[in-house]
Amino acid sequence: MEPVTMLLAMSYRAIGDQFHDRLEQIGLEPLRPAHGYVFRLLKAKRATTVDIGQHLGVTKQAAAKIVNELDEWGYVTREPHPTDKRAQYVTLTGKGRDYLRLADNLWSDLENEMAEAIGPGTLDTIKQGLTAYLQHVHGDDQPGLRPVW
Amino acid sequence: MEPVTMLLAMSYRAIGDQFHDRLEQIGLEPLRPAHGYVFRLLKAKRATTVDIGQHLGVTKQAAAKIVNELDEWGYVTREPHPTDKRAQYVTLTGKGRDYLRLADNLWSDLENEMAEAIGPGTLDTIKQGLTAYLQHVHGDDQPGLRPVW
DNA sequence: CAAAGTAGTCAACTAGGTTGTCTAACCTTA
DNA sequence: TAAGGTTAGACAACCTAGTTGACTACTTTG
Repeated sequence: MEPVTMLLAMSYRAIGDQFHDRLEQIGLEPLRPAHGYVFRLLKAKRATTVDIGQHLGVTKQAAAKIVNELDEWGYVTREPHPTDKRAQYVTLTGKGRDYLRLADNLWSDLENEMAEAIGPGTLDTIKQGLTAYLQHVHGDDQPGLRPVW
Repeated sequence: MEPVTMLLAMSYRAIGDQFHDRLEQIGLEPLRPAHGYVFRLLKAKRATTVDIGQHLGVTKQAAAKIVNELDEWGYVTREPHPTDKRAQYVTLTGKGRDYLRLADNLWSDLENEMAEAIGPGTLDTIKQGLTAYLQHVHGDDQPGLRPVW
């Protein structure tokens, strides 16, 4: 049996590849994973560019490039931070929210198919197990999302 | 609960970060993940540069660069292919096998710690579940190992 | 209120891939 | 057995997505 690390890498790749293929099929602009993960963060909480970099696991400069792209393409805008004049909140536009909704549907389709393929109970155990592992390793300040290759 | 994709990405990163840290602690040259994954492949079977590229999920040119590095650093050598004069088998040197042995120990330490943290049964379910999922998605020709970011 | 720290921007650079092209060898198949 | 298509590997040019470092404006802390 493969070591768990390999299985994690291959599974992440496998599900990501499917996501990417289906995005193309339905004719949606194929943003990169990082872009989508930014959307998910912005849906969950208000965040600045620095916050985004931390969440992704890249430098703030790299995060700034991503945010610039999303801004140019009309998915996000920047708003002044209410108390800190240096900072700006990055927020989703309508276009951004639309994209996120479609992408979320796609993710949940894929997750449902996974549940069907390996059994809902098994999927549940996987999710709970990995969640527990992350909690065990990093406590409450989680590592970046970006896989280090 | 986070979507399973996020959990896969974060878990892969978390375990990989730990591996990297410990490699440094014990003073081993911190090769990149790709290098280690090449070692593992070469241990399992004879492989050419093209095979390696396929296994990693990168082009043969990218694989050739990695093999060149490993060769310069003394971890692998090339041997003529017995029947195909174009091709060369890439094989581990003693130094390569030594490195692999240490790295494998480290991986199994980490996997044991994971088992301890979340329970051996849970880990087992995770591994079997992911294996089944990969089989379901890709059948016998597995996707590349490299996470697409 | 001075010193240290932080958000964001700009610029230069690098790592690690990509595509495209070529040669020599291999594999049909007619 | 010769012809046409395919494949392994090498070389080169290029590109993408990150990095480090430096700087300004603002904020927090002792």
